[in-house]
Amino acid sequence: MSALHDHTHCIADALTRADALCAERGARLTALRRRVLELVWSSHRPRGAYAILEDLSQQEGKATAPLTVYRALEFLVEQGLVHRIESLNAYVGCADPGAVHSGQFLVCESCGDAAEIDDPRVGAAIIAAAADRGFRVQRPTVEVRGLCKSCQENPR
Amino acid sequence: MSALHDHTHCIADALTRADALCAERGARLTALRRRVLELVWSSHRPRGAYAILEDLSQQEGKATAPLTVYRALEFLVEQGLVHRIESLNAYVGCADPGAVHSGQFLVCESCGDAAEIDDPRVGAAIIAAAADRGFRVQRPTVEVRGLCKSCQENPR
DNA sequence: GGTCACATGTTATAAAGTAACACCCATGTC
DNA sequence: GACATGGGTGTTACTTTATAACATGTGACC
Repeated sequence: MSALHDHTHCIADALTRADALCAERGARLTALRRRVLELVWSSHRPRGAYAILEDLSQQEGKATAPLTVYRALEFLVEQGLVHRIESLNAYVGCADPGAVHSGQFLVCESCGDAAEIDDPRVGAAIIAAAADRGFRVQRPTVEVRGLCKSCQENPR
Repeated sequence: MSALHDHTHCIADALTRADALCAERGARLTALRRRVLELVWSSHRPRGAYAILEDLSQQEGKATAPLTVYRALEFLVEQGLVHRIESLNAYVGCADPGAVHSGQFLVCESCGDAAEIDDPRVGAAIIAAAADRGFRVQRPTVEVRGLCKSCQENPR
């Protein structure tokens, strides 16, 4: 994800989709949770809970407790609006909430962007590999480190 | 991995392989590192650094510093003798060090065992999915949560 | 036997995440 | 309107996980 796109649009879209999804589900996207979602979406780079906490504190003009952020993140993850990148202890907005996602990410070592993909071949391969061993898949995690296209083309 | 196997054998094997590999590479598997490797292998469940630290302190009869364990683990991971399970912040012995591993794990939610697999379909699917997006893979991480065969057969 | 590189020890601190409990506030009910 | 109810938020304290900076030991090689 290069810096060449209109990111305010990404944020606005994400919030709109979140509003719609939560309304549809009767889930309460409160002001706080909405603001946290917005902060998660402030880039396509996964952001740590404490980074979000800092932003939030600044917005509020007073210190916020870590739990406040963690609780909001927990809600957002449950609703599928945000994913947690395990290998980074960080959170990133979901580009397609509502759809079933198996959680596959291409994380660029250079720019830090995490692109979410949902490649059926990867999902199928994991299920097949697990099935061969009698393992029942509940939640696959795929986090691939490497170099994204634009960082390969424009090395720093 | 049920409890029905001779685990002392797993440990002994792991240590033997580690000795051989390190000798071959000129890497220094010191007494400390060897002991940490042994503690990682004390089960097939990924273990946290602080759990290992506790065991080590007990063995030594005196408190050991976290860094001691982290440094040993870092060495073991570099040598491919141990893998880190990102989604658990924990470490598990590698069943086949020396071989190229892409790091694929089936982690059972019930018994906690982490079975390492190296399924070519999964590896290939990831590379293909990445290639389609112009992404160059450096280090894939696959950690699948679910239920292992024996826990499906003998639910708790 | 000196020295160089790497391993370990020590102390302190940072970063990430949670527990327990109080309070607020919107909603539905009488 | 008073009241109960339940989810959301605030507050304080704490746990778990990980690292930084610097001193000291040790083994192999010249």
